[in-house]
Amino acid sequence: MSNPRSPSKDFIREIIDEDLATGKHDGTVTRFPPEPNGYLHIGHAKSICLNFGIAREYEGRCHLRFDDTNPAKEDTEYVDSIKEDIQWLGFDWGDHLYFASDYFEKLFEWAVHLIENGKAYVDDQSSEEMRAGRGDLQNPGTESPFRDRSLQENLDLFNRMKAGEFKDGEKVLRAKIDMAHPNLNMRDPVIYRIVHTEHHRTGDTWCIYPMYDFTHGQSDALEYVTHSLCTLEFENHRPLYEWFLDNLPVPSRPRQIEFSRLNLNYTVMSKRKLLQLVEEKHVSGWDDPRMPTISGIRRRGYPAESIRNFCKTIGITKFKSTNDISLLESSVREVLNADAPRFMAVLKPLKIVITNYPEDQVEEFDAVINPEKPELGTRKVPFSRELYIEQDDFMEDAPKKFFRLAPDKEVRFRCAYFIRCNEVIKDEAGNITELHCTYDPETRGGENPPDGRKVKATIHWVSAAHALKAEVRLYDRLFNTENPDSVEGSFLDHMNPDSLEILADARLEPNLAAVPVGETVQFERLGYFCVDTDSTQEAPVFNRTVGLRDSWAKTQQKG
RNA sequence: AACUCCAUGGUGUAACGGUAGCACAACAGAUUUUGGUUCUGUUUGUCAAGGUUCGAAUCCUUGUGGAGUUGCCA
Repeated sequence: MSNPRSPSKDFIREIIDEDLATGKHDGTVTRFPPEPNGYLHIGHAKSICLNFGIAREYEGRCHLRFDDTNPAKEDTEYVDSIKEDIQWLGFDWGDHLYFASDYFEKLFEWAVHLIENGKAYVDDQSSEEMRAGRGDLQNPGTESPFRDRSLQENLDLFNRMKAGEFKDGEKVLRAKIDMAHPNLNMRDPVIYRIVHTEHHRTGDTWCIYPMYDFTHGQSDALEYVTHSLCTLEFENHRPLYEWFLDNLPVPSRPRQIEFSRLNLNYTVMSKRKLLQLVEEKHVSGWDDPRMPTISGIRRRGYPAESIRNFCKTIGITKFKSTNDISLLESSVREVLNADAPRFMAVLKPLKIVITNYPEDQVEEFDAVINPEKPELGTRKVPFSRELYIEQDDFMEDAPKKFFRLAPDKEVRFRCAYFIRCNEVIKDEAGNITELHCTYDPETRGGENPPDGRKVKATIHWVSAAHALKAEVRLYDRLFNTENPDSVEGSFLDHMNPDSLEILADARLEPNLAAVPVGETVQFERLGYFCVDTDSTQEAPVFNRTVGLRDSWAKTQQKG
């Protein structure tokens, strides 16, 4: 019972629906075409979710094709990381792994085809001369003095280019289109250049390499891609994409459709800037948990599902928008709230002594693993005379709205007892060193006492003797300006100096020892945290994935 | 003042000539053994001006604003 026009399909899916309805295509083939010259970031995730998502929905297929036409920049290291990232996101190209370099032979033939049809020529001009001859946005270009070489001479020269007789930059092959075309891409674009550099797959077989424009559409056609989805900046290339399909004996007719790339506030997304952050050591690497790379996001503890949901939420349009990072974080919290097991952890410990609790006694309390999933049951948490609580959960001079522990005030220790603070112990300098408290045995398990007494807060705690010591890394946005891309001066001047805070003395509930690397859990009342790759059994390291929504912090800020 | 594209609350995104809806954010309240979650409510919008039409966010015209493009990068 499918609605002929189910609500809120994006414009690309509407085009596909129509192509299927009119019989233009009887199946749908998309492709994700990264250049293996860097790590994937969340912007790529949008494209991956679109292309692989469409293939899944339409029961078609999505090819993974590496656009490896520039040997100077590319490396197999990146091929591997890109594959890993796509799989982590939950997508699969099946048998359809391709490389543009697989088509070098065919593309060469097609270049010869153009020459033979008088539609391409070898140009001896330098790149400076070519630039001068191209004209500009207001003025038409001028034709190259080599534009009207004979067919034979062009063929001969092109073959000698291939044979390695010329140095880099000495000659190029150009399509012969129109030097006065209003679209600069159509002013006799270069389609082959000489590059004497080893290619990561073809080695030194070639010393001439096709340009992106001469590769992409033809590769799509060779793979019978029906819809070639790319970002807006290729809009001006579409006429050229189509010109090659029109002028070459290609086996199919793909259609290029452009959509808007993903932008997030408070972050940079360009490969160049990301690379700079890594190379100048502003971050620890491509997988630094503050990076918008897929590997960074993964290490940070964002679930793949939340990235997929986020991409669904932001939609596909041609409007150049900037999304709120809070929307991403909300997707992350939504998934984690449902899935993450709860534990207690104290980030900044303050010692508590329960003076009326027997010295050697230890009790184990049952604590719910996840209130969203009661079927998961409970875990045991040890309680004893000496405990740690969060420094932020105690105030000596508490304002009225502060519900947590304060002198002569009572709170619930989660799943344990009502605890009253009786005495604040300080050192000579006046710093609070510990709190002396008493517990109410009638509130075992955290139950309300028979006298009907209520408390306004429940706080988390960890038994001092049983606690695991750990390092916890708190992350914040890398930039403190909304749009670090369009800022006067360098984007680096707007980095957030507090984007990483390391807490070396956190104390964890002992159950946390069993959490494997990469898994994200909730530290109750604090946020979601995952075990970092740096973590060892002896020295656990947790990353804060994202904090919980904190309405107390807001109240505090308002004063 | 070239060519191409874009314009809906604070941020995104729907509405395909017929009630401007949803999410995030913000604010208020209820629930709560997480100041979490959940629930309820509130605030805020069709870039402008004309035209077509019974009726326009939607179609037409003009204007305004923004983006991309002058690589032998992709």
